[in-house]
Parts: sequence; C-alpha cells; structure tokens
Amino acid sequence: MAIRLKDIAVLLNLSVSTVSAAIQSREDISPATRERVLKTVAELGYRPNSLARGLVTRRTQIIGVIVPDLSRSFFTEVLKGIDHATSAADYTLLVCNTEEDQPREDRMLSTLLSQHVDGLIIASAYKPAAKKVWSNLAKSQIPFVLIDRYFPQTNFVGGDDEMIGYMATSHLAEQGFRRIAHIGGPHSISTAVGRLRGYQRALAQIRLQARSDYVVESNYHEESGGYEAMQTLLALRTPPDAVFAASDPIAIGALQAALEAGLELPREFGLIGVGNHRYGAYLKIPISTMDQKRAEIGRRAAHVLLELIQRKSLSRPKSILVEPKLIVRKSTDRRVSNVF
Amino acid sequence: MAIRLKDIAVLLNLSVSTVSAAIQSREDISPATRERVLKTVAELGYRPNSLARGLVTRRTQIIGVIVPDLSRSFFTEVLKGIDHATSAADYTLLVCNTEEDQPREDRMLSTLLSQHVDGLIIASAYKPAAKKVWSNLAKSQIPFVLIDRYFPQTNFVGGDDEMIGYMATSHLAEQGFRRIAHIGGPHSISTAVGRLRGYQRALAQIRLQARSDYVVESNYHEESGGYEAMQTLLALRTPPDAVFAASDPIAIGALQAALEAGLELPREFGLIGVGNHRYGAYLKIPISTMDQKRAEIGRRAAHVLLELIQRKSLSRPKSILVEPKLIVRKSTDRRVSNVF
DNA sequence: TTGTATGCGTTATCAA
DNA sequence: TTGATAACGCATACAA
Repeated sequence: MAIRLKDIAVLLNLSVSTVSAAIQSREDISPATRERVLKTVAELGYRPNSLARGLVTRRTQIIGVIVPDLSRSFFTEVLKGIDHATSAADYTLLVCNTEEDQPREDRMLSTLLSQHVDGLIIASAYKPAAKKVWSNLAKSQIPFVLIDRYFPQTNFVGGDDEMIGYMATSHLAEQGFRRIAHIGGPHSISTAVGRLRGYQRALAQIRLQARSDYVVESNYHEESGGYEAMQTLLALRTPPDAVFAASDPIAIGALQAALEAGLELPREFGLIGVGNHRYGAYLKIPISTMDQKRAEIGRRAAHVLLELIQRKSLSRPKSILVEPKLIVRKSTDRRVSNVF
Repeated sequence: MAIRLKDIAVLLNLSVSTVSAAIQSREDISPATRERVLKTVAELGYRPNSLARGLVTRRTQIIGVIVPDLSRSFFTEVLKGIDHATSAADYTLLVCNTEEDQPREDRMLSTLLSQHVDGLIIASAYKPAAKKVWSNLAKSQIPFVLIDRYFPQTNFVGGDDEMIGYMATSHLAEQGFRRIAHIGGPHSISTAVGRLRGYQRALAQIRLQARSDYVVESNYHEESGGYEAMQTLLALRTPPDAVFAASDPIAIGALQAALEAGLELPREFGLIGVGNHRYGAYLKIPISTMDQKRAEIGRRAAHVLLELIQRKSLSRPKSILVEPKLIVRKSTDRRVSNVF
C-alpha cells in the first residue's frame, strides 16, 4: 500500500496536519520539524494522493485536451505547444481522441468533467452551427479554449485561415500564374471556409477572374482526394496553370496527378499547399507551403487557458489568429536562381 | 457548483446510499426507484465525481502513457492502437511527453502515480542498463508494460527489430545487391541494436562479407544524419551498392545524397528504410520500407496491460514481438515489371 | 508552533 | 428494499 500522510505522522510523533503543513512548506512550521518531515518524505518516497487532494482543494492540476485525430501531425504539433506551456506550470494533460465522432466527443467531454480537470482545450468535431454545445459548457463554469475549428462567442486560438488563403494565392499571382484554382477542404469545417475566402479575396484584389469551376471541394487528409480533384481540373477546357491546395496531403496528391499529366513545375504549373509538412521538401518536386505555426497555436491556447484558470475572468471571449508564414520551394519558385 | 449525489437524494427524498446504489443499477434496489433516480440524473445532468469515487474504490479508469516524443509518427500511431483497445474498456489516457529527458520522465512517472492511474504504458528514455528504475516500479505493485525500448525482466511489447533488420537485408540481397551497408540508429537504443543484429545475421547467412566500414551509426529522426552518413559511405574506396537504413528519415536523407551523387535507383543502388512513413510513396524515388505495425504494437500492449489490471497476475513477464511486414517500392524493386 | 475537528463526494457494510 | 455510518487521504479553520 502507498505511504500516507498519516504514516509519516505516526513515525515522527506528529499530527497529520503538521506533516501536511510541513510538506507545503508553510511559514508557521518550525524549520526543524520541516526538515524532519521532508527527510522522511524523501526516504519513504511519499507521494501525495492527488485524488484526495483534489477532492478538498478542488484543483487537479490536470488539463483536458480533446482532438479529432492524434495521428495528424497538425494536432500533435499543437499538442506539443500546449504541453510546453502547461507542463511548465505543473499541469498534466489528459488527452482524448474523438476520431472526428461527435457522440464520442460528448462522452470524452463528460469523462473529463468527471475527472474535474482544471480546464479544457478542444478541437471540436462539431460543425460551427452546433454552438449550443459550447454555451452549455460555458454555463458549467469550467475554463475552456477552442482551437483550430472556430466557433463564435468562445475563446478561440487558431491559424489565420483567411490570411493563409490570401497569402498563398497572392504568392502564386506574384510568380506570374494567372489561372489559379483552389482545391479546398470540406466546407463544413471553418478552416476550409476561411482559406477559400482568402483565396477569393486575393483574386478579387488583383482582378483575376474567379471561376466557380476552379474551386473543387475535397478532403483535407487524403492524398487521393487531391489527386482526383487535380484530374478534374486538368480535364477542363481551360485548365488552371496553378493550384492553391488547402493542405499538404491535397497538394501531394495534386502533384502526383500533375506530374503524370506531364506538367513541368514550376515552369508550366504552380502548386502550393498548407501545413509545412516535414516531407514537403523531399518530394519529387519540393512543394511550397503555408506554415500555420502549429506549436505556437498550442502555446497561445495554453496561455489563454492558464490565464482563465487563474483569474477566473470570464470576460468577453477572445479570438487569437496566429499569423502564417509563406515557405517557398521549387513548386512555385520561378525566380531565375531556381534553374537546377 | 456541480450536482452531487446528495442533491439528488434530497430532491427525491431518498438517502445518498440508495441513490448511489440505484445509479450503479444494483440488484437490491426496486425498479421503481431506480427509474426515478435515473430520470433525475439525466435531467440534472449529474456526473459522478471521479476523484471521490476513485478515493474509495481505488480505481480511476485512467491509464498513464509515457512517450519520449509525441511528434514522432511512431508514437502517435502506437498511441492510437492503445486508445482503441483501452477506450473500449472505458479507460481514458493520461499522456505524458518526456522529450527524451530522463529527469522529466521521473517527474511524469511520479505525477502519474500520484494520480493513481490503474496502469502504465511506457516507452522509456532510459538506457537498458538502468533497469533498477523498473524493478522499483515493479515493487510498487502497479501494472505496467514497456513498449518500443526493450528492458529485460519486464512486460514488453515492441517491433521485432532483429527480424526487421534481417528481412530488409535479405530483401536487398534477393534483389541482387551485394555490397550492402547499414545506417543505423544510436547503439544506446535497443531497437537500433536489434536491427543491426538482424542485418549482420542476414549477411552471415548468405555469406556476404560484413565490413565494419559499411556500418554507420546515425540518428533515427534527422534526415541530415542519413544524408551525411550516406556521403561517408559514398566516399569509401569501394562504396556500397545498397543501404539498409534503420528509419525512414535516415533513408530519406540517404536518398537525397544518393541522387545528388548521380546514382540511379534501383539500377545502380538499392535503399530500404523502416517505419512505413506515409510519404515514403511520394518521394522523388518511392522508397521500400519495413512496416513495424505500429497500431498493433499499441493494441497488444494495451491488451497485456488490461489483463494485468484485471487479474493482477504478476506472473512471469512476457515479451511480445510484433512481426514486421516488407513493403517493396521502386527504390529496391529490380523486377522486370518495374520499367517505367 | 502544533494539534483537533471537520468536510470534500463517493462507496461499502451492515442494520433496520 | 432502504438508510445510517464509516471510511478513502488530504487540507483547512480554529483551538491549544
């Protein structure tokens, strides 16, 4: 059986409360007994029971994290950012994987609340319309921050998706591409909508025609989706000369299709993705991409949450959009220096 | 404040213990009152306090997982396997990232024990020599399973690294390569040692010479390491005509160096990695690889742990080695069909 | 400076 | 079939 406060108390002829106070290094305990206590604590390897402690203090030092899919590099990198910030403040993460399944998300949320986590960071599988979920949570008083998928009226941290779309599209235009198409994510996800909007804004600003047949809805995570979408685009009477893909997997699929169609990049065709996937630089043609600064999204979300936890200030919800960064590689780089 | 058992009891004019029994659907409660209780539980959204419950039942339904780096796809995929198995049995995962840092691993372990997790799955940052760590843990009575990094005298689940090395090397030999080199991981990690041993065994069996200058120690996770190691190999008087790389990142770095040196794959040079990384198929030359069956490693580890938790049978420790699978792609495929 | 008493929300034992 | 009572291990207000 594990060592308890009481065991130490008996051993040292002290009361439980004295030992407790000594362990917390409270001022009102004599240095002498504090030393005695700390010494036997170390010797016996005493470890406070977090359950008991949490029951009385109402704090568990645990933060719940809910994500749709841990095998996506986006979420693991965000998670790392969260972990950096929270572990420095002595929190541990209770991580749940919803597999993009809403009932499962509900169950996990319920479990986390049962565990009395001190706060929550959530990338929800729910569509933005289902906002009642989050107003419920808000009533429950527990601090929480949503990430990645935007919901109105909540604390939110994510990439600046419209800026991502805008910068990517503008970059293609600057490199001289004129018939710019977009292969996007599902319109049911806020990030996909944002990127599409940025794409449209960029086109409008430089007075390029926005053709509806140049916008194809696909799947963020499947290369095959990008491959098929690209084939659709190439079959048009006037095929595009560049594609802004809403994700790196889409871009990789599109690249495959473009190469098979005999296109030469970047001379005849430009391609840019989103995500700065580690292997983007090692592909047949290294692809340009928009870096979302994933770790920073995690860090900022954690900081907002920690603030919420400390100050309980449920002031007005704040939205943080992390600024993306353009990474230029061969797939769009038409500068003269890029000859080899 | 959250709803408590007592609130429901008062509301229904019942005792706390009756309500508790009703919620547990115990046999000795009348169906009528059970219905009444369950109804108000649903209405009020009552959620049992896991801290209080765990304090008395001594079970938390939480499993602690310790990994060195969540951003490596190996661990996230293993984690998914664990999650599949454990969430089906109503466990939640408390995931800790050690960043390959031993003091941090100690702290996280301590935290998890404080939280009274029901069991542990650990990929340790410690070197195999430091076995006292695990004998300590064994004394503490808590069920645990080690994964990926092998330690003697413990329950262990991992890939069959020797088989990985053996199969990869044999495959290269079958494709007609004769001067087969190996770029391995750090010899301080058990998986690297196993893969090296498999490589040597395969060479011995087919009576190929084992040259010490054909074995280069590198870093598992950095492409740059594979790149440099490959350059070293190419600078030899008799450079190898094939490389078994102990990881896909190493292979990718080596591929880069080989292509820059003007080698044509697979005609002049063969290359195989380990890990079945998602993008192995999309590289300049799609690379062959050994699939470790990561999710299965996680699933099996979880099953061993669940068994341990249920039966408390701390019988003799069992080691499970998951059989790898060879995946042939262009980088080694010299069959005639591979002409395009 | 230390000890006593009480309670956190739940389950379990045993009486009613 | 239900209810009173005592734990679980700890922290805290207050008394000594």
